[in-house]
Amino acid sequence: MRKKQPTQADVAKLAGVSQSTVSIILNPQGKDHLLISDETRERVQAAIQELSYVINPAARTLAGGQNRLIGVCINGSAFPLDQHGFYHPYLVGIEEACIGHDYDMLLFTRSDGGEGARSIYRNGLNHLRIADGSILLGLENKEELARLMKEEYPFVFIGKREVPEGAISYVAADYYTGTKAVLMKMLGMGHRQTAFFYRLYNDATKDRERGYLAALANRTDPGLLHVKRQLTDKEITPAYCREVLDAGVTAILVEEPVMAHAFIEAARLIGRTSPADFSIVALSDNDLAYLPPAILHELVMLKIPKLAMGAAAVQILDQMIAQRHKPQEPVQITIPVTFSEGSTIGPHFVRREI
Amino acid sequence: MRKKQPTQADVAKLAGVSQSTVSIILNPQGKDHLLISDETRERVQAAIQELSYVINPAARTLAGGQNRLIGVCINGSAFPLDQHGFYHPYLVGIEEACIGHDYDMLLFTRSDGGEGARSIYRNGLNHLRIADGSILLGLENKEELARLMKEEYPFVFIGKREVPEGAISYVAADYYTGTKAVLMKMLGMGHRQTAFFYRLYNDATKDRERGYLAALANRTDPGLLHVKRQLTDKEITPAYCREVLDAGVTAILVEEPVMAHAFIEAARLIGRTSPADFSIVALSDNDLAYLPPAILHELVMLKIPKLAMGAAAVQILDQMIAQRHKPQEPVQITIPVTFSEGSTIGPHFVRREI
DNA sequence: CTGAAAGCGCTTACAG
DNA sequence: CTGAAAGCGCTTACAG
Repeated sequence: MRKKQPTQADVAKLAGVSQSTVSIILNPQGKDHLLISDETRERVQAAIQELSYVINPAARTLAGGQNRLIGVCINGSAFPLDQHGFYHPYLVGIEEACIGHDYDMLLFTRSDGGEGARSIYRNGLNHLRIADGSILLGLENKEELARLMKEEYPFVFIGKREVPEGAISYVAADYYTGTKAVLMKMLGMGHRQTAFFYRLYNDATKDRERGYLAALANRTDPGLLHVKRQLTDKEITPAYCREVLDAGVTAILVEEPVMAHAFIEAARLIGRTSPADFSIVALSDNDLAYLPPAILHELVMLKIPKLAMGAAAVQILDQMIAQRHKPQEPVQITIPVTFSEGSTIGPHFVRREI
Repeated sequence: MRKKQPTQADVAKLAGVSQSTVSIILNPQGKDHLLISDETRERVQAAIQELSYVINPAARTLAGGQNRLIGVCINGSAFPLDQHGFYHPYLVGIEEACIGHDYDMLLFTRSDGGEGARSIYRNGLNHLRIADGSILLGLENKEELARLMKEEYPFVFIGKREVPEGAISYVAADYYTGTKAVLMKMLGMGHRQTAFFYRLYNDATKDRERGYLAALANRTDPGLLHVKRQLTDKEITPAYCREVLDAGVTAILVEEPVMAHAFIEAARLIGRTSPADFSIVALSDNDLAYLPPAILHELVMLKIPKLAMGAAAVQILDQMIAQRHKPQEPVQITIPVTFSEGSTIGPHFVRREI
């Protein structure tokens, strides 16, 4: 049987003061704190020592209204067995920022509906509310997001998400500027025929596509060719590769490093290499664990600032929580991206037909 | 303006019942639960949906209920940057078991006192109590453990911990049996002169040492030599290696794989190899990321069942939480270990002096 | 400077 | 079957 813990009332009795005096002494930020005499303070501290009193966090939370809990809802496992967690870098940033802002981190494992796919409204019940605010990673269910929004629960999405019902707060990587910049650079190197291959057409793809198109917008050269299409990994065959290259494409942008890897391998089989025959760049740095080290060093990749994104999400949430009694506008942040050094991009020299 | 969160009172009003009826419905384990009519239950559930009500964990805790929250307090980062987290495999097991037992997982990031070292009683406040029970990993501060114990807060330590104040619940790897078994095997292979090198003398070392001594206990052969000492990584030099081997030691047990690696390297420099000249085994599989792949495959290592240990901790805690109103005995579990296949152990043939 | 009191949102006897 | 009420241990106006 668990004994009852000493309470502020016990401390107060021992020190010969009222319970509220104990509370005031224990909350130095309160405005009454300065008014307590040193002599009283010492008597109370002594009583606290004497009883080894510790404050009851649940009671404090209940009386004060906050949990100092930030929820994290991932569409998958936070601790995957293979350690190459897609979400890991975000979580690193989140954990660090939680420490910095004095929050505990609540992983919503209960929202697991099996197969690792997670849902906010399991049992039709938003139990995110247990946390003062939550960070959402990779949830695809836009209906749930819309519903969360309507409930005015403070949450921040990591990655861009647009729902028809209105603006939600998010922290995204600036794929638009990144993609535009790298393509501009390639155009500046003499490339004229370009291709953009994506895997799934999602909100991030949309931004990359906008960047891609923006870089091309001012080009009026005749004879330009711009391929843009969805491509599954299996479709990246030597034959398709030959088709693309023979059509004259020399600058290739793919969304994922593994796509770039597949492309480079396929090209090698038909005797084409990068950057001699074509330049290629990956517009993310996901799933690097699946690439051979050689490719890892060669490939030019867009580096997603995952740590910074995680940390920014906590910061935004912290502000939302602090101002939770005032009207709130959604906060949407895009963080600049950089590119890794690599050798898969080079100048294009027009071959002269003889 | 964010609205106040809906409470049971709001739900009750909407459903036209009393607040306590809502509470009873929300706590199916209570004895009154069966007495509520289906019709009432449905009306209340509908109201809950309608308002997106979710229970306030602080209030529930304060009033004596449960949160379905399992706390995890690690002495370090749960999401370290390099992804080779020492704690990662435990966390995998904990997360899985939390899903299985329907708990959310609360990472106590607030207990970080800087430098990643974490403390339960930061500000003299045990805020673990917001969780129904907690799992502790790697905390070295035995005073804090003793204090936690006195408070009768349900917690389980991962790894063996003994404090003078009494028994605490833990889940440990069975180093004793593992060490004893592997040494028995080596003795069976003809080894007579053995050495046991450890790094820090902690509770796990103590168990390994007991296993080591137990295996030797029945040996009465004359001329036995048993070295046992603490060894820092830097002390593992070719010179020391020569000293040990020339003294006649042929069976070496080291606590950490990196120690084994250092030993093998040092031995190679003086022309001795394993298993021809000596047999060596590591009594853990920690920090494998720092070993070259070749060693990884050769070295015989004790495999710590980290996933199983994490999962077992959750299970124990779940039972402690369920029985929290009854007197509790500490639960101490040791989980059997296995050894990896490897080639660093072999038979010893006595060399005949000519 | 200090205390009495309301209230945070629940659970759980207790009474009907 | 359901409700009124006490109480969990705090914080925070409010009153002296």
